[in-house]
Amino acid sequence: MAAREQLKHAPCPVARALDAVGDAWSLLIVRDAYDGKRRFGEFLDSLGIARNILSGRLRKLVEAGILEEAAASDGSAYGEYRLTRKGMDLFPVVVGLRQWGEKHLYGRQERHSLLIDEASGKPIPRMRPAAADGRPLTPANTRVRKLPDGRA
Amino acid sequence: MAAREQLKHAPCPVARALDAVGDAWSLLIVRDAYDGKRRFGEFLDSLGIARNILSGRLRKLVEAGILEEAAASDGSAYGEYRLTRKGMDLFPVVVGLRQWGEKHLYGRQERHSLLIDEASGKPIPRMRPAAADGRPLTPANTRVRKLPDGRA
DNA sequence: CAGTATCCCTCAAGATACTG
DNA sequence: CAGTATCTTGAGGGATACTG
Repeated sequence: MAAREQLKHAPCPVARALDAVGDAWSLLIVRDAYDGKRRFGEFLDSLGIARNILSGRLRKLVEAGILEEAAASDGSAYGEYRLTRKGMDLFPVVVGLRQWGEKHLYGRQERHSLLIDEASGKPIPRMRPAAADGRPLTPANTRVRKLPDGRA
Repeated sequence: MAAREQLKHAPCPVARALDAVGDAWSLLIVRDAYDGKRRFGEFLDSLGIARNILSGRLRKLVEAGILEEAAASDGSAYGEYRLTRKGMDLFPVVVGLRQWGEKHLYGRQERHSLLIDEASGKPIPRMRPAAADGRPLTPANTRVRKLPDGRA
């Protein structure tokens, strides 16, 4: 894990972010948390993940400050996992994945779940990087400015 | 890999997207491609990844339609890997990861690379999910509408 | 119900050597 | 230079049994 180990301290925020949440389960747990899920069993049922793996992922997400453990809101003897601000801030990433998936990963007559704006009841618009004046930003009109010393 | 295998056919686009690009290396390769890298050796040097792993990831990305192989633009005997439209469309995801990383993964005096709008020379604004009327959308005011038959 | 503890298997990952 | 081929290690992942 030589190369992967460097990610944690990379000068590129994309690399550091992927070190933290660059696996499928973590972001699916976060997705479920957006959907209101907070209990171990809820994640277990929803994801079909093995218990020990879920346990490890939850711990890792708590250590990363993406989830936090809190006393149960209902009468349960057990706690629950809640999103922190840091976890909430992953929302654009999950929305980006969702919209990319919607566009490219489904057949013509294949149905998929939809993210709905509760105020309007309608699917949310496509999210695109844009300049302050509204110009769409793409890989073609943007550029990574590297650090004085280092790499991308 | 029972659960992971279901992701490919999940009704949730987030799950399908993560099945395709839910690992660190794939998105880092895409990031490098945005940065203009196209050759095997360029990715190899940039990522510090093992050759066999890079080889496998490139093949997987080509099979997924995210990259495509093309004749070299310079005189090289070897081909190069270029982003497809589908690969370009991952830009919002990478930007989302970048901006989350910038905000949460660096210490106060720690420097990181920046994504610059070439037209203005300035860092690009934070990308946020928004309704058609501009209202910010968050997990709190959105909701996943499930399929008639199925799960989230 | 929410985990922990085991066992087992596969694949990711790295290192290195080799080939067109 | 761009891969392929091996080999080894370790982590990811699943199934199941167990415990407070």
